[in-house]
Amino acid sequence: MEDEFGQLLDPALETMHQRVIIHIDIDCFYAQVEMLKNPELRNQPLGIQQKNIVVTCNYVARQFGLKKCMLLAEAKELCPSLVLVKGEDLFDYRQMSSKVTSVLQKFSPLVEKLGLDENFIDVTQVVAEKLQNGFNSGQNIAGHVYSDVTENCMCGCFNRLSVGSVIAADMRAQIYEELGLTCCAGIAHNKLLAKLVCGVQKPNQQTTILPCSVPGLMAGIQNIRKIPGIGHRTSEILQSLGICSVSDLQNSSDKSLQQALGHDVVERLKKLSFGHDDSMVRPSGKPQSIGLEDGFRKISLESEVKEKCLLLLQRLMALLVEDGRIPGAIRVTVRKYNSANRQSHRESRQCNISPSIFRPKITVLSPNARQKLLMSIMKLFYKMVNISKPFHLTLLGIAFTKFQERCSGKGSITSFLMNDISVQSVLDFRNMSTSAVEEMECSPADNVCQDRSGSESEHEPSPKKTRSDFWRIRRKRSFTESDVDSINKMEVPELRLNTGEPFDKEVFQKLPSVIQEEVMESLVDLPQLTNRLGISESDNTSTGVCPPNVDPTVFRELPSDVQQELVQSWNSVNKSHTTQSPQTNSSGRKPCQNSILQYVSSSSK
DNA sequence: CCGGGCTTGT
DNA sequence: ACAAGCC
Repeated sequence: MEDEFGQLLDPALETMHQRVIIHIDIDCFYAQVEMLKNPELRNQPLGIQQKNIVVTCNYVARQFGLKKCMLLAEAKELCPSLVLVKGEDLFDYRQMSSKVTSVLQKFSPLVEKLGLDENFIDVTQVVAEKLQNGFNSGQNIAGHVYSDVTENCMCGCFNRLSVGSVIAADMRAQIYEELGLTCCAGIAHNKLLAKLVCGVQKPNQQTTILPCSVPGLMAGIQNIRKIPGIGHRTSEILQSLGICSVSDLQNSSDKSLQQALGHDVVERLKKLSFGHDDSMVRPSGKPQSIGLEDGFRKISLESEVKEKCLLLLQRLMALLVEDGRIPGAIRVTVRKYNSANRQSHRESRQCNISPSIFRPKITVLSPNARQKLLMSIMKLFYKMVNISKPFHLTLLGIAFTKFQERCSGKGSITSFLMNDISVQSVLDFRNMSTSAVEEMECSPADNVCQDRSGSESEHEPSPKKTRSDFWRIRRKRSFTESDVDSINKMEVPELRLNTGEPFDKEVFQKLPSVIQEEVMESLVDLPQLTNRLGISESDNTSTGVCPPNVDPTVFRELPSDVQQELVQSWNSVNKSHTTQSPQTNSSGRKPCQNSILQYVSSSSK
């Protein structure tokens, strides 16, 4: 509308309002969960406390003037009768949150979580179907309408949004009936507006905005910081450049702004300031990482660190088990005390871990496995904190990441092959020593590229001998130099690719005893697996597509996608072993998550 | 001790 | 790996 003709080319998304987006926000989520757990809290001013902060409170408490994220003392002063419930353990909230999401997913598969208490739902398709089936909202919008409807948009969005408002009302009713939670909803043609308008009428209500009211809504925003996407830092930068109001941002054409935030960011923010947002609702799925952290006054002893980590680890395992997936990496986060830089500056390090730690089942960690994880954790910790000098931490966190695609439960055969035990344990070994094996750490792409000219045999260590973690050599030196040297890289592929047995005995015996132990330990579940897979003597009767290392009978029973993956993983290994060109295998579809395949292919022949 | 998680972009 | 964003 306010766009010029020339800009109409710019995808008509914003002038056509084709989508219908609903934003659902549970009212004071933590407080509602606590009130469900203990109904006596309903009529009292309730605050949810995390450490020194009242992170949210019920509406009774809000009448005293309490706001979100108030300091404990401040809240107590406003409301001496405030009842406090600790909310540091998010378990119940997380659980309720996923119930909410489940309810919403019954309406549309396009549900995106934002934190624990908010969801975006793209109901465009649902609305279209309803309209096609002759559903008539009677032009009535359920709940509130933002401002006045001054004009009738030609694109038909009024109809769509009114149907959307009915769906939103239905969603809220179901959330209340099934879970006992009240919430707000915002209905609009994009995510930004849906979220902004959601909060217009506050508890337990919903609001729809029509395109004609958008300029009014945006102009009504006093603080630029209120626009989702403009956080603390960005608003500071904007303010320092004299951009304080929404209209300031709309009219900004500053060059210093571009250089401060980058061209793309500025363009995005400017569009936001007009209420334009073409970002999609991205179905959330499972989280990319699962972690826990704990803040405290002070930790300055190594033993305290270990203690804390073990506690975190134990709690984390419960979450991991619940999730069901197996992580491929672990990350440790610290916050060092810093009086000057009070802004929580965090530091983190991560490393890959052997999935075999979690075998045969991911249920409970064996004491041994726990020790191993703690070792990894501490190694990461030492990278950040030099414990030979005094230190002062105010936070410790542990998180698991890099989850395997298809794992545990059904069909982790591929992951078994990909993360072959013997190879994996060598990978672990690599982590504990600085030696020729270390360059496996560099990315597959690096390996391939650098090998391009050099060709065969000795895969040269990458020139960038990056962080020479000297502590790694000094500390935790469980292997001798000869141990390290005895692991000839050429033996690794042998170990893996010998199809007669899980691995070659002679090669195995040459390994350091520590490694042998680990391999043996990881083999606990191997008999079943080898039987099931029928990994046996060169059964090389090439039966169609079935890889020779897999029993054809078993193979045929597998889901086709698993079959495909097996073929691919076999091909990539086999090709690299028999032919040459490391290139070919890296170009294979499935990029191996494990750089070992790259390593194997580039170092062997 | 501005909480405790999580995601995304550089 | 980190900064910044979201709740």
